[in-house]
Amino acid sequence: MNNIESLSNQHTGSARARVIVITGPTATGKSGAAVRLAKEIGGEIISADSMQVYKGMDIGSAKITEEEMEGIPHHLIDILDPREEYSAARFREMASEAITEIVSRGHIPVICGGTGFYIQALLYGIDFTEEPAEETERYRQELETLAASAGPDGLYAMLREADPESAEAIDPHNVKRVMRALMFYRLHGRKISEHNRAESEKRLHGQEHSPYEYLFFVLYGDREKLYRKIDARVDEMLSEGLIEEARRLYPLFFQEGKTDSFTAAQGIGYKELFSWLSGEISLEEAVRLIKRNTRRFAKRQLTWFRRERNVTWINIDEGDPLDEIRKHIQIVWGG
RNA sequence: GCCUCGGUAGCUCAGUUGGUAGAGCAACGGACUGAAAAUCCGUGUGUCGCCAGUUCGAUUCUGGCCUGAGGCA
Repeated sequence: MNNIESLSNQHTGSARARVIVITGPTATGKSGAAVRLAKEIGGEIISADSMQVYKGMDIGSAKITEEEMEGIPHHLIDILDPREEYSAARFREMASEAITEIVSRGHIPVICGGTGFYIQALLYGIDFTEEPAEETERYRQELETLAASAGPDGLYAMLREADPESAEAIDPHNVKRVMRALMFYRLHGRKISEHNRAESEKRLHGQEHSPYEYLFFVLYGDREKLYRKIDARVDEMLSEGLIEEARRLYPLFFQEGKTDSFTAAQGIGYKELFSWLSGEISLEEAVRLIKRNTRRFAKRQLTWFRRERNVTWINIDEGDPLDEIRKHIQIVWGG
């Protein structure tokens, strides 16, 4: 396994880069496993995480520390101002650039993080045709004022008019989806239902239509144990200064009255403390909600990964996950 | 030892003048394709403490037992 040259296929003439994905619900030890693996195989880590990209959101996002990185380069961590936008499209763009660079160094990209949508966007090469920033923003504001005046029902009625097929697929209460469908129709002159059908096809084809040759690992463990770990970790975050961190971030998001329109302001551990800081709930309630929301998040992550094909599930309760990962790499890629 | 009140979902409890049960919280399942740690949809998951009696039928009535809290001695 220490024969790095044999793992990286840059000299074999294969068109596709080899990447390793390590994911799983929160608190399963992804980061640590990824670092150890990277050390063994000459890897560099790309974070697939919608919150850890943001600067100043360290404790609450469970960001890996400099020390824990053990000298392994980490990409897409700690690079954005919390008021900046991040999205699956942006992740895909930046991550594929990083992959190219890493491969050119003869290293192996290890994608590690819990944002399933991002991983899918990258692995299956989901189409994100460019959307002009100003126009997008203008239309979004238009829709937001419309939503405020006509209400969610009004928006939904608009969608039914413009794109009945998408309307059929989206629940009327799901305002975000309804808005996105309307935006898509306006910006691309195409129905989002068609787009979605085409893109989800790609996932079903898995490996064969991917821009990458990938190995996909999902870490999981006993649910109750995981929940206990989550509770303990939240307490730990609090004692490490999560409250101070939230206090520092609070004015950044709320000063201009823009409230929670920032992606970063919706992070678990932060949004609940913001409610406390604005006097809506007690600190005790905020902590309770952080724990509950993290548990629910972990559950949703599992739902997301369950539908993936060609993934290797690794039970973290049955020993060192790295053993399994190593074995698998050996079998599939040789070495 | 005696008296009183209680034992129903994971938790806190409601309820059934006898026809096998709900509410909040928690939990579970799913969707997702440019906000995804977001957003949305769906689901009661139960020997009604145990044993026996009465009854066509008991979680509900009766008796005994177990158990928790309080009170009296």
